[in-house]
Amino acid sequence: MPNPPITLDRSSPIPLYYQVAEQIERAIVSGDIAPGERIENEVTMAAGLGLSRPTMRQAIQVLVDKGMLVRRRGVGTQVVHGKIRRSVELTSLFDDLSAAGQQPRTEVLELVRTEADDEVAQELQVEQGSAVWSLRRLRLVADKPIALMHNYLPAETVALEDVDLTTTGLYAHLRHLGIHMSVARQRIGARRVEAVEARLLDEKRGAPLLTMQRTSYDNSGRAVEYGTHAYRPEHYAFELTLVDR
Amino acid sequence: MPNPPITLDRSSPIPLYYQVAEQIERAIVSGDIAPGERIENEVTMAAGLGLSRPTMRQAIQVLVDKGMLVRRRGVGTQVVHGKIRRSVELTSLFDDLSAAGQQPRTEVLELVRTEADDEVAQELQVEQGSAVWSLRRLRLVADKPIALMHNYLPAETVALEDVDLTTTGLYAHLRHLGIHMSVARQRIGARRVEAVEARLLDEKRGAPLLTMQRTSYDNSGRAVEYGTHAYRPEHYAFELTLVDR
DNA sequence: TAGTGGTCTAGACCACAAT
DNA sequence: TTGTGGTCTAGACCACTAC
Repeated sequence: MPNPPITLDRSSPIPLYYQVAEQIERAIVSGDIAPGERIENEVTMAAGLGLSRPTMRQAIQVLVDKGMLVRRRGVGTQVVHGKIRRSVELTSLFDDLSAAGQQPRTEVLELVRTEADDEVAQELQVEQGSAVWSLRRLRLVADKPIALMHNYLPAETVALEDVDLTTTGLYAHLRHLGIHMSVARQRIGARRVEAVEARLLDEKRGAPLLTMQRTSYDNSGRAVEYGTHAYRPEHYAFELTLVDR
Repeated sequence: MPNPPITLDRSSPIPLYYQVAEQIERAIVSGDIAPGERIENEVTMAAGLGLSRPTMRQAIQVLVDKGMLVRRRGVGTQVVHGKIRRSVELTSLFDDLSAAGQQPRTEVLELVRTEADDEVAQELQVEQGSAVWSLRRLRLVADKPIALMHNYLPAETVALEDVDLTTTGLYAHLRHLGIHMSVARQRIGARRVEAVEARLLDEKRGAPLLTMQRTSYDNSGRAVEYGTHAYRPEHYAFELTLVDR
């Protein structure tokens, strides 16, 4: 019955359940709790920490949602085997790479105000022909191109005039504008590279590309970004964790 | 303040929060609650249904996790815009396609007991050289091949001798054996088709393929399946919904 | 039978947004 | 100031698993 020493700071603005979840996660990642091992039961842990059981459950739920713990009624809560991989999250590629310790570089190929065509209007839930930004960027890591990104944003909602998008990620800029992304719907596929892309991405004719289309919604449910992106599969893949609900 | 009529059956074994979530979801999908519209606040809804607030919150949380609702403190809970797509879930391709109304067909190309090599042993957390099933299948829809699937399963844990995998999905069989999948970790990429694959999948030389590697874990945290799959991108793509946590 | 997680109640106080 | 969701308490009863 392993029980990592957990400390609580009740004066902190960080929720108690989150403090607990973080410390259990650290114990799992560091190996203090081995894969397959059972952790203490909810009631005992709650009592030991001076927490109510619902709060303790909420802490554990965080890690269940991350795919690190599994619960079985009548049995207990165990650590899932296998290495924990960083999963796809609601961030931009720039943030993704930065977090992975890489140093991404960005070339802005195009940034223009244009009119929404049928597809874009549909995805962004705006009138066809209304003003949208069209943003094309090339993402490089260690001077190797890895992705070609094309984003559309409603010009009404988002100001992109005075931003240096070579140093700032798009999502970081949106956060700066007070726009908080809550939901994204993605479609991941593959296709052959086109001639123009091949030149930009330093790929050969007919090479396979990994593609991703995404529409993102802010915390009021409005669509704020639609993008179609292409990745070099030798240099990028999507990792995800699915959890049974 | 739209409020779909919700009925509760307290004698049902289905949890109350789930009954509520289902009925709100139906109201959203059917359009009774429009995208962007706010639903009633938690406290009022709970009172109206004779539920406690935590139970009402749990119901709403289900739909937030599905990316259908967004909550904002001080504001309320709103319906997310855009069409709701069926997302990648913890099921097999067979189940996926069946649910989508298709009628998948399966050809078993190979089913043999063999020894785990380095990679497979690593993924399944078994000793190198221990007995594993190697299962190769071709999935077809409307007589068109759409995916080539190669799975490995620990022979100790899983009985595959007397199954007709042409009519039963792998995951369906595992459920039948009392194995409940809880977590899966996936990696999605792309590459060129190989010669043998091209013949089986009816693709041209050098065509792009969408690839997926997956390790699945049951509710005790053990790895029970490792698979490397290849999909024809013209006929299949992965859809997913991400939610900010 | 004992121990575990799953569900549910009936409140409380707080932080944040809109007015 | 008012209304909203976010967090937290201190219990209760039940369903399932393992022994």
